[in-house]
Amino acid sequence: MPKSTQSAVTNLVRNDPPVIRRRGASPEKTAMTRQSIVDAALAEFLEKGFANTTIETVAKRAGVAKGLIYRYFIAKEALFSAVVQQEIVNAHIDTDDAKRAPNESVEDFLRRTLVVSIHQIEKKSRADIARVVITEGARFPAIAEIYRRDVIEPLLLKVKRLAMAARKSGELKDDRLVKNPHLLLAPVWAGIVINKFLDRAHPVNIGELFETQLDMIFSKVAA
Amino acid sequence: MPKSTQSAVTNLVRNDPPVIRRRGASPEKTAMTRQSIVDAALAEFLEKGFANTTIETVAKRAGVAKGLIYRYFIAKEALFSAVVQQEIVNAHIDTDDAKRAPNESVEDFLRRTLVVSIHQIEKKSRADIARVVITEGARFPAIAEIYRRDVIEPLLLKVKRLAMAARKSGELKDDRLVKNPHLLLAPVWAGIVINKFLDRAHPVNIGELFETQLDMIFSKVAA
DNA sequence: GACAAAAGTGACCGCAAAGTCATTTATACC
DNA sequence: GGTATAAATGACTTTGCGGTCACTTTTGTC
Repeated sequence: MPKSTQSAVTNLVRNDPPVIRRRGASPEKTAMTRQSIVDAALAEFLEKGFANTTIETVAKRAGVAKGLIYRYFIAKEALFSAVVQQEIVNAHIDTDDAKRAPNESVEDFLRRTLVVSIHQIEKKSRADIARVVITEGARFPAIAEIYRRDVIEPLLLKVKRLAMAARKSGELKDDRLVKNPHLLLAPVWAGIVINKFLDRAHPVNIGELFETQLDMIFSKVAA
Repeated sequence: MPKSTQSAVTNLVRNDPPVIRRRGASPEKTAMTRQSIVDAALAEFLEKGFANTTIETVAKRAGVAKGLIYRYFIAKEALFSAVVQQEIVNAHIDTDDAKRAPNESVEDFLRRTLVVSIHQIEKKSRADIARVVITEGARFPAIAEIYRRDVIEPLLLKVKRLAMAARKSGELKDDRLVKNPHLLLAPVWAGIVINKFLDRAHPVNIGELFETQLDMIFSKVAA
């Protein structure tokens, strides 16, 4: 009997299906298993950080055996990497790339888009991902780099462009934000640090902080 | 021969020195050894974080044997705790508690004191201590708590008081800073996050960021 | 039902590092 | 110099966990 995988001479005439026959597997189920591992790992990493998460626990949580995880990820680090990347991509998807309306001021545009998404930062574990990246970033420069490239850099660019537009139109009266686009986001980072690391018992309202910063930058007189 | 430690009957007449006699030890040298262990541990923890630092390496760096460390600290965590506490106390010592001169404006006072010390934040490894507290804070709530109590809380209180004074004197025209004293420090936390975790290749100038924030808060018109 | 191939299992291995302890060395007092 | 006590040592024990692998189960095809 010929081995079926290699086209044997006797079989040459028959039209072998061009697709590779797969036995003992269905791509959908494989994908689901993989996903359940990633989900379990995400939860564990969020709870305990990289060093304190064990593969065994992840496996238990995902309802699979330890060994299986190594069929999907060559090492613990690869699993971590996959988890973080997925979350960054997820965060990316729902980032507004709304366009500014023809007559809309930069300030109004920011209030309509950024303010809204920053008010939601603490739901959807967006802040928690930032927390993990911060916590493990020193140990995994590659992950910090991905985060920087896919989250921070685009945000900064957006802010800078808007700042320049506002400067040109006279909406902003100085170059502060153009020079230091970080200034707008500063309350967000500060809020994450305070709420996630330093003072969980007395969380600050990141959205409110951010709005106040916006007021100041656009020289709004406060109530 | 009576045991010298317990007062034996035969010795009752002799004036036993009231101080406990210590043999084979000099308190000074013991203190020095302890300090050299803490110093070595500080360096190691700063370089590699808690999980990646080994007691053996600390011992080598301190020039002592591994076992000795356990005579001074019951466990690795105790050592870590001691290190961080010492540094927080050190940071505390050189925190200016300068008084505001009779006719000095709040803004001038802040520029004379806080701005100066924040410009120095990256020297003297002040930012690195913050980094370690942030990195390990999730795993060691006690340390985050100490940091909060001894560093953040006093700073916030100072800012709040000054904001209220400035509000009263008319130097500030709104309650923003009184309500959100975090706003003043936000660029500092943001700067630490950016420089130490997320974008080491493109560090922001924390001092400059902070000064710009001060300008905005006091409604300075920029150059 | 027979088969092949992939999915899935969990006992096991190896190693690194925390923590121990019997022993040796240093020091202060007589 | 003798001795009691504390400091210091480092070989050893213990432990936890990442990673492996020989084996079993499931699944799709003929």
